[in-house]
Amino acid sequence: MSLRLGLKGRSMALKVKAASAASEPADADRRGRKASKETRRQQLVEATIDSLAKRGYAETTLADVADGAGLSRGIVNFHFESKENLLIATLQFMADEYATHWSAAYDKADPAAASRLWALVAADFDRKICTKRKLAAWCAFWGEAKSRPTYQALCGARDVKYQETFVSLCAELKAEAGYGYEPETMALALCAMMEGLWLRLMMGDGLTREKAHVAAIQHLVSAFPKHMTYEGPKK
Amino acid sequence: MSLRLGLKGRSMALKVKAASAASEPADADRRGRKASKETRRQQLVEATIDSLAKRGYAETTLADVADGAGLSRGIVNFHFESKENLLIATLQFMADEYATHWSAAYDKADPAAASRLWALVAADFDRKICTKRKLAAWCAFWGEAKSRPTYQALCGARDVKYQETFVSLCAELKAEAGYGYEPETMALALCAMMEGLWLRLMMGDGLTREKAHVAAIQHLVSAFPKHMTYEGPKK
DNA sequence: ATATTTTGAATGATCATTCAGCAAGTATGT
DNA sequence: ACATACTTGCTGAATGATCATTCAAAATAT
Repeated sequence: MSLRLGLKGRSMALKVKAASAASEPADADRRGRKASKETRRQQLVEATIDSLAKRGYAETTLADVADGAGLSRGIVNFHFESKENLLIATLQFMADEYATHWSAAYDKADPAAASRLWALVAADFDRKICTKRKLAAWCAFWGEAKSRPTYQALCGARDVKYQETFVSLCAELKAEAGYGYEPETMALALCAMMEGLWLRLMMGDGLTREKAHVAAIQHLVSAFPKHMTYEGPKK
Repeated sequence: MSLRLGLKGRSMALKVKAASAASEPADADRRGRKASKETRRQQLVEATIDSLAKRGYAETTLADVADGAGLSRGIVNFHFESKENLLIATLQFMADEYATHWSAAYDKADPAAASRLWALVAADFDRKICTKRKLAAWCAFWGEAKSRPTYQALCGARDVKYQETFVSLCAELKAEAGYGYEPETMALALCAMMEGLWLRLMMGDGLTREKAHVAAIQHLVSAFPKHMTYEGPKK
């Protein structure tokens, strides 16, 4: 089976490298033959996000990811066992990054509920998170999530804690000022609006991060008039 | 070229038919050999929506669509030239259906701006439009839209008129009652929220159409307190 | 020397597309 | 009526392209 004598493999070791990788001149390793397993995995995950953003989920191939990372064809199956694993690791990475980001914003904010709510909304439109590149990648996963329990679980896990936090904050504000809504409903509307704004940001049009953020703020102001102004939380 | 003399084709005309088609005893045509071209195209579009909903964009194959329609493998390329065309026709169909639906709701509503706005929001959560099946299909296209100008154009065309309508209505309400927002921003927030609610409906969880609709209504009430109540538009 | 990482050609699976032929319908002639 | 040719919708096996995956050999590190 599959007689396969070298005799050929020889030849071209031309190292036409230099190809793409229009980024990182490296932190330390990156380029060299050795690069800690974790570093290489991270590099491949980043290339995957690029590919998802540029070509979409359906058109993302391992060859494209490998090229994007400036590495060879077999590399993904060496570091991640399969394409599926690579995609899961990519989604996992984005979910972790997102969770870390909003938690930090929450912790750093003034502990008043109004301030925290304001901070969470601002975090969603932060340049670190809210990049066309990353929004496109999120959207690619959303598109497949319905038919893939694994994706759904990862996207869902992101939401559960996040939305619970919103519900608590809305409940606090309601207790403070006696607004006439259900906290769950209000939190749902808020979170849904931010996701919808992300979707539209991704779609292109003329929408900018700033305009989207203003729309979200306007919602805060109209929903919590006793706590919010266009310039920030009251008090 | 392709020298290709019969000599072989002969043989097996066994007609193992009877296979699938576990459905429609037919309205009139459907099953029979004849069925107006338009009917058959429609049937294939429906099967495509099913497949998108069940297996996602990336896993939707022509074989799956053909099986779903209870027809043979080559059928799609006969009626639509290519897979791409089938998908475009499917998106086109959904976009048309959506536009027709909300326009009708708009026209039928009481001409007061508040009533029309209420009607448009209600239309988005109507059982005719807001099905898990269709939401999943929309979402599948959204996921690919960033990298496909054609899809983007079709999704975008849907939005332009729709959002302009919202802007006008918001402007009217502002003129009537002197709310302190920009109509464009408010319309954006509203439309984005409804899309976000669709996204979440599709994702499953415990969210129901009714709960989503209530969340949207709550937004209307808090944004237009002088015009809206939880039960409907005032006046 | 041994172990680890990387390469890239070969393999095999999946799938869109093609197309020769079949069958149902229609038109025309007798 | 029946036979004939012609049109059109449909079928399903064959074709070829794309791509994930494998793995022997090569490069590099320890």
